[in-house]
Amino acid sequence: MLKKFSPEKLEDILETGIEIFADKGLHGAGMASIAQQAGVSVGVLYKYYANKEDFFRACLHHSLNSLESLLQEVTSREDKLLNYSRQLIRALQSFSARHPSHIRMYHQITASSGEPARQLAAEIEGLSSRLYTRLIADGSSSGALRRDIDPALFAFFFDNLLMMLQFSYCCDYYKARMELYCGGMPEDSLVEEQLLRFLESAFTFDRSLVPHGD
Amino acid sequence: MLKKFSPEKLEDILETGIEIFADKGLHGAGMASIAQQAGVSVGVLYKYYANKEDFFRACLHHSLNSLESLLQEVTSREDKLLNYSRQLIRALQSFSARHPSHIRMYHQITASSGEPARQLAAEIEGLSSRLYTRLIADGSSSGALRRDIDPALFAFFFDNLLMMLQFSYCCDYYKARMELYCGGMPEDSLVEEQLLRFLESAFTFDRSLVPHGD
DNA sequence: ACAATGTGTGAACGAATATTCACGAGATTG
DNA sequence: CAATCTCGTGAATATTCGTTCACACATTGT
Repeated sequence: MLKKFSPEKLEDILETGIEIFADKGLHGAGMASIAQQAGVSVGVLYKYYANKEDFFRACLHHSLNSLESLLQEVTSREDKLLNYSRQLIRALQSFSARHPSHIRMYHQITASSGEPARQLAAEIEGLSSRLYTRLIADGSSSGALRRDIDPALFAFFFDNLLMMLQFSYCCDYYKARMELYCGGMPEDSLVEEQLLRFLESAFTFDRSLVPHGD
Repeated sequence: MLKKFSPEKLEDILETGIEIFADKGLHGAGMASIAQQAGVSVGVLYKYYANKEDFFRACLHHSLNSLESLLQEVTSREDKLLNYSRQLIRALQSFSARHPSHIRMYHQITASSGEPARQLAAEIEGLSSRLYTRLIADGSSSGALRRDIDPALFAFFFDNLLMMLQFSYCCDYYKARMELYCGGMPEDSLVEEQLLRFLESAFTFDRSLVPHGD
C-alpha cells in the first residue's frame, strides 16, 4: 500500500462523510462504514479528528464553505429584489442538483436539539438572515414593497420558502411530498416561474393601492 | 408493584416515546430510557410492540391521529381561503404550544431516507395535500385567485410556509433561526397577521383579475 | 382456598460500534 | 544503505443498546 495521502484524499473523506451523515444522521452513521467507503482505515479518521462529533463538524464546515461561496457569488451581483430572487432560485436549484448530500446533511443538522442547535443556527443562518432582512427592509422603505409589513418576518417567510425548496429537491421525504403535490417532479423552470409569481405577489401587493372603483 | 396497567398508561408510554424520539431521533433514542421515563420496564414495550421500529410507528400514528383530528376540525368549518388560512394558522400555533414534541418527532421523520421516506410522506401528507390543492384550485377557477398560477405549486408553497411555521415554534434549531430573524420570539398574533398578509398578497395579487376591490 | 392463567420485571445476552494502540511499511535523513 | 521517523492499518477493547426470557406476583375461575 501507498503511504501519505494527498490533500485531495482528505477532501474525499469529508465528502464521503457528508454523504453518509446526510443519509443516516449523526447517530446512524458509523465510522467504520465511512472509512470503508472512503477507502481508508478507521485509524486515519481518529488521527485527523478527535472523535465522531469533531469529524461531523469538519464535514459541516466543509459543506458550509461551498454554500457560503454560492451565496456570496449571487450577492455580489447587486440587483432588484425580484431579479435577485430569480438568481437565487436558479443558484439553489443548480446547487441542489450538484450537491444533494450537502443539503441533506444540512437538514439533518436542523434536527439537533439543545444548545448545540442554537449555536449551529446562529453559525449557519447568520449570513443569509442579515442579507435577506436588509434586502426586504430596503425594498420596504423605498416603496417597492407594501409598507404594512414587518421586514424581519417577510424575510423569514422568504427564506422559509427557499429552504423548503432545497429540501424538496434533495431529501427523500420532501421529494416524495413535492411529487404528491405536483403529481411528479416538476421542471426546474416551472418551479422558478411559479415561485417567483408567489413571491412577486407577496412583495408587491398593497390593498390600499387598489382604487376603490377598480 | 401493581399489575395490569390501564389504557391511559399505554397512552403515557406512547407520549413518552414521542418525546424521546422527537429529541434523539429513531437511532438516538434508547428503549431503556423510554421505559424508564415512562415508569415501566423494557419488557412491557416488547410485550406490546414487536421491536423498536414497530414502537416508533405506533408513536407516529398516535401523533398523526391528533394532527388529523385538528385538521378535520378546521376543515369542517367551510370558509373562504383566507379565513380558512387564519383558522389554520391559529390552530397550528395552538397545537405547537400544546404538543411541541409531536411536531419535533414529525420533523425527525422527514430526515428518513429511501423507500420508508416515500411511504411516510404519502401517509402523512396525503390528506393535507389533497385538501390544499382543492382549496387553491377552487379559488383559482372562481376568480378569487390570479389565474396564471399552477394550483398544485401554490398549494405546495402554502403548505411549505405552514410546515416551517410549526417547526419554528417547536424545534430548537428553527426556534433559534426565527429569533435570529426577528430578534426574539415574536407574538403569535404578529406572526398570524404578517403571514396572512404574505399569503393574501400571494393569493390575490393580479388586480385586474380581482372581481371587486373593497 | 387454591390452581391456572395472564402480565410486568429486569438481569442477562449478543450484536453493533466508537475508540485505541501495537505494528509495520514506506519516507526521510545522514 | 542503514537508521530513524512518520503515518496509515485493522484487530482488539470497552461500552452501549436492542432484544429475550425465566421469574414473581396479581387476577380469575372453580
